[in-house]
Amino acid sequence: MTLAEENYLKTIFHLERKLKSEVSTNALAERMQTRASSVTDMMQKLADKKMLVYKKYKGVQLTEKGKKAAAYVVRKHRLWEVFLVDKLNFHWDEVHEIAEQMEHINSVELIKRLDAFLGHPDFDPHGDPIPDKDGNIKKAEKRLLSELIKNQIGICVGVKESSPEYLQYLDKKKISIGTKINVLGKEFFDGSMMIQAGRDQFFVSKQIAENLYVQTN
Amino acid sequence: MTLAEENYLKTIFHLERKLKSEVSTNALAERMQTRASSVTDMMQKLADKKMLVYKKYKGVQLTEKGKKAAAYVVRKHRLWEVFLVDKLNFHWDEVHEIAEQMEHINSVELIKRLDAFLGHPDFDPHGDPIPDKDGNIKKAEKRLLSELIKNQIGICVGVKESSPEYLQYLDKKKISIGTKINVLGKEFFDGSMMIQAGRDQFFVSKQIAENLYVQTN
DNA sequence: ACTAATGTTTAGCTTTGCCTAAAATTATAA
DNA sequence: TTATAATTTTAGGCAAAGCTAAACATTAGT
Repeated sequence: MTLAEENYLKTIFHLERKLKSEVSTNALAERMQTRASSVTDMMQKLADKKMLVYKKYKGVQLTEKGKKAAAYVVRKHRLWEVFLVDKLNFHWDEVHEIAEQMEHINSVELIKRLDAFLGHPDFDPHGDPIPDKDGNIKKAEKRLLSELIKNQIGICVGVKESSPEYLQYLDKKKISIGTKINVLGKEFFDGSMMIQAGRDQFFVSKQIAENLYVQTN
Repeated sequence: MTLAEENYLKTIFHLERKLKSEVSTNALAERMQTRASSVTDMMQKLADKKMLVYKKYKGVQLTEKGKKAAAYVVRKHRLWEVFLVDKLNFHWDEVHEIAEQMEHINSVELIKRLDAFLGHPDFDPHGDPIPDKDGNIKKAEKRLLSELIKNQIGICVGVKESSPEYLQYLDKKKISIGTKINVLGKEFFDGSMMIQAGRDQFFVSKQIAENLYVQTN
């Protein structure tokens, strides 16, 4: 498995879950910042390797083999993210690019030990689930703050969109990964909420609430 | 800097220190498990990038720029080895291949934090010095094998007395300049040691150990 | 249903890093 | 010193993974 192949598989894996259908050439090209023709080339190659089913003009679908390979790349990526945040004290929004490189390191024993070293985590610092060695994914328990109802409690596990402005806002309100958020009240007509975040109580607009992932339980 | 370029620089760096002269095309080809013609190609490319000075038929020599780049790759390699042994409990002879991959991960901040996480180590698990961020390497001092304690590692750099019998003994045990020696155990009352020299493990008397210089660190 | 717009594939080219075979240079040895 | 051996370079190719331009399929609009 080359680096490029791993990246394609990973991206198809993500797109399949998002779109819940075959993945089109253009969708892939956009996500991978490449051209449709390059995608076609790679699809043919991955189809030859039985990683996916490719039908001309009809998009692709991962086989079991492909799914497993892709999930393993995702597993490695997310474990490294946990390492970077928990052990090297990176902030959770700085780790993606580095993990993007580390996910391609090839050693089963390394990942086994890393997993143990980190205490067999189930979720990465963004709240996304870490697939197990066999590619099974625990159902994500994260949802948007805006989905919560009065008196529900969530723990902040990530953001949906991370503009500097938004992150700065969260910073000012002292909301970060792990912050407990309690929904004190909710306005139906505009979706705004009164919340308690840590020690402080304040209002957040729908827009704010729609971009914050929390883990309920 | 591509992966291949980094590997060439690193290898030239090591060979320059070993041979104390320019590095020949064939020497490089052998070390890199490739063909002389491939080496020539890459030498021309690295010369264009001012990483080394290349004169046809005369071998190559790293420039300051090339030396610095190479030392940084070595730094990363050795820091990861420390990580693998100290944190993930790998044995020191299992880590090379993995570190060979990890050394190419590209993030200054990552290495800064890794270094701190490991307690700013000066030497890797094999006893080799870790270059600092500017490419400087701590000079290692030689001492007698008999001065080492359990689990210390030394590289054979010479003998104190060189009787034919002694040299023959070393020869039989396949100990020569550059042989890595790991002290597995030491008897207090007679100063004898159980050592690993290269692949073999055996006992050496105090007398033997008192006549062999090793470089620790 | 047919044409236009959109999406996808094919053909052919580029770069990187490797290869083999042949030519050129340097080293060695009689 | 000169021939032979060894080393190094050059020339010409190959596979991976990308690209552009052109051809081909599908979808959508009227």
